Amino acid sequence: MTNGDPAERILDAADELFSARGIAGVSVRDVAERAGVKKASVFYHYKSKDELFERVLERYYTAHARVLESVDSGGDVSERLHRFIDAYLDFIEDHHRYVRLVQMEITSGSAHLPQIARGVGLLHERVQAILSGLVPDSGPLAARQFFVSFAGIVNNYYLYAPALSAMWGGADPLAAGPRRERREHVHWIVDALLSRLGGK
Amino acid sequence: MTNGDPAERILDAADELFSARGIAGVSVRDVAERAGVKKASVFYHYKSKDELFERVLERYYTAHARVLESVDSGGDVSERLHRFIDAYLDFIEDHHRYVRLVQMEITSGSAHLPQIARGVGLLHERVQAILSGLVPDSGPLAARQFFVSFAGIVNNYYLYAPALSAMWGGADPLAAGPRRERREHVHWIVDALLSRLGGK
DNA sequence: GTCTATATCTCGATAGAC
DNA sequence: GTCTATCGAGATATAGAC
Repeated sequence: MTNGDPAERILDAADELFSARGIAGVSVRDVAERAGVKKASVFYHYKSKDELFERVLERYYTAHARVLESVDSGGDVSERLHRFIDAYLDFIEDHHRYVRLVQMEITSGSAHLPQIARGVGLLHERVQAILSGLVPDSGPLAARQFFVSFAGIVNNYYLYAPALSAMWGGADPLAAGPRRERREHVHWIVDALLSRLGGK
Repeated sequence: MTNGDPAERILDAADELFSARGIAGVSVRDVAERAGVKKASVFYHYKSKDELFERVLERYYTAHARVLESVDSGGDVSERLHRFIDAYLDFIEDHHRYVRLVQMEITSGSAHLPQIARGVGLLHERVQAILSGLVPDSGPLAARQFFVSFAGIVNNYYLYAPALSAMWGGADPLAAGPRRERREHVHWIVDALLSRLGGK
């Protein structure tokens, strides 16, 4: 971690550490060490630990929004939903740490919750738009219920990975093979749900 | 928080604070204040912050195991699965904080992961036992995949609650009405999956 | 068992030399 | 822009009176 623009290196280091141990579990000194600079340099580039964290979040938010925009929105409900979920899976496979970061901040009652809720809200709107013709506006089959379920099914695999690895005899759930298997499982579930909803 | 055995009060205070802000986000002073004792008394009853946390986890683990044992295991796959999920939902409605605590520690790469994996393992074994006759031993439809999915569907609602509240116009997702609705949704999904698996 | 007082450390953040 | 040095606050943990 000694190549490239120092400000960028610090951001990368903060990203890795925050998403591994949470904001409260990481000191600015830790970040500096990993970035290969001294602590005071971190404060030169980012005026506080808090701002540093916000910049980490912001970078993810931008990447996330860009991916969502690029998803083709043609076809029937099933095609759109599968494509949307594939795009999201692609995104988190490229950005493992994003899911952990967001989950950790939501779970720990972060002060940055409004900023985080923007990202969650983007996904929710998409799911709502895709399912709008197929499900009621309220009640147990409303789009928002399915949104939470899809998010749980997809995210939980990545969040539980450290615990699953121990349970599955040490195999890495994040290796290419298991990840592909998980993706198939998710699509199978989506088909099962759409089928019962009468969408296809 | 000034009634009962002091050691118990300290444990309760630690439970509430750790599960709300994470272990690193809480100081022993915070715990002492909430328990209505002085900081040194916390160290008298528990020799370190770390031991205090382990005792909090242990108490949940015991309660969790007791609930799992009490679930009736008769009937067909569908009955058993619905009953199992209801029992788990009952448990986390009574122990909201447990889910947050476990998730936070898994996500943040806790040093206590082995202890936590025990609780996850208990659930996994149950799901595996219930589904064993209905799904293959490996691949995208293996029981372990469904275990992760069920866990995600159920847990995620409680974990995302703070962010959902903001998105749903301020309504509390943990109030009795929304919780009942969520439970219906979960059972609907279980039926959809069993139906496609050919279980009923 | 609970307290006050304190030792020791590490934190976030700043000052100022280079 | 990056460093050394340091500040003041707050952290974990302990000593010892009561």
